[in-house]
Amino acid sequence: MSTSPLDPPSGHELLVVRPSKWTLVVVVQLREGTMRFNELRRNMGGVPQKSLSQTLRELERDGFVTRTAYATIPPRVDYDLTELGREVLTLADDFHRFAQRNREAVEEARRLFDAVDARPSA
Amino acid sequence: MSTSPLDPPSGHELLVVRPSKWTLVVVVQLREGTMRFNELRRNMGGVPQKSLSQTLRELERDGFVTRTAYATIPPRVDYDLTELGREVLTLADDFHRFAQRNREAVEEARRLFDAVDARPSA
DNA sequence: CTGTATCCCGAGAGATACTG
DNA sequence: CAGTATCTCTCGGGATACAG
Repeated sequence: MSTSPLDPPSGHELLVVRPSKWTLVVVVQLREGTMRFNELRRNMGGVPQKSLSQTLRELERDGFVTRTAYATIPPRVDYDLTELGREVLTLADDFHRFAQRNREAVEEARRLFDAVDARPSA
Repeated sequence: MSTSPLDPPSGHELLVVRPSKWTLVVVVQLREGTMRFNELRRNMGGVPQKSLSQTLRELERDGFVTRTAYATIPPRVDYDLTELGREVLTLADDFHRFAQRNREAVEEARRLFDAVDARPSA
């Protein structure tokens, strides 16, 4: 494997993991600090429980998020970003900012492209 | 829609588009400048033609890539990054660099997690 | 409250064959 | 060379039901 600076991103090693639909959303949600499961869930619109717990488990497994469970009744689990997770957050922020800045430009490009290209009927 | 700085990324507006498996790979490939279809294809390992042309079309549609076709025989099509595309490239680079820096840490975290968690048999 | 276990479904990936 | 057209198949998303 070459270690040159950013040469051939064969496959998806471009990112450490292939992020799921919700991965970055979770990371951004945890910006303000500790959050509980259902708290996250509420703040993320209609995330299915399954998707959220899968996402959280992956993030925990990869060392981006900590999970702290309290053996109380009812149970309580806190999620938080690790140092590494906060680095991901800054990257996500960059993407988010870029998206916000250029949303209109992209939509305009899309309209233009579609206008020229679209040929439903002959 | 709120326009506050990076608040609730409802859904996937976090990114402008949901990138396909190959989107960022193409962008990074075009770092050095103009490239032709099969040239891209060769440099990207085993990308199916379909996936590549789909990816390229989307990138073109969204204004990240220009497509220049020459009516020669045999045909020739050049792909290149737009200004916007080069911005995406810098973002992709950041991710890539991060991935390279922390690949080992993540793999280590994964091993640790799996060692503690994995319980195939009782 | 915080999950796991199922089931279903559509989207995307990939292989293959064919066309301008 | 540069694609399009099909087909298959897997994976992830989403809904629902159940458990600790």
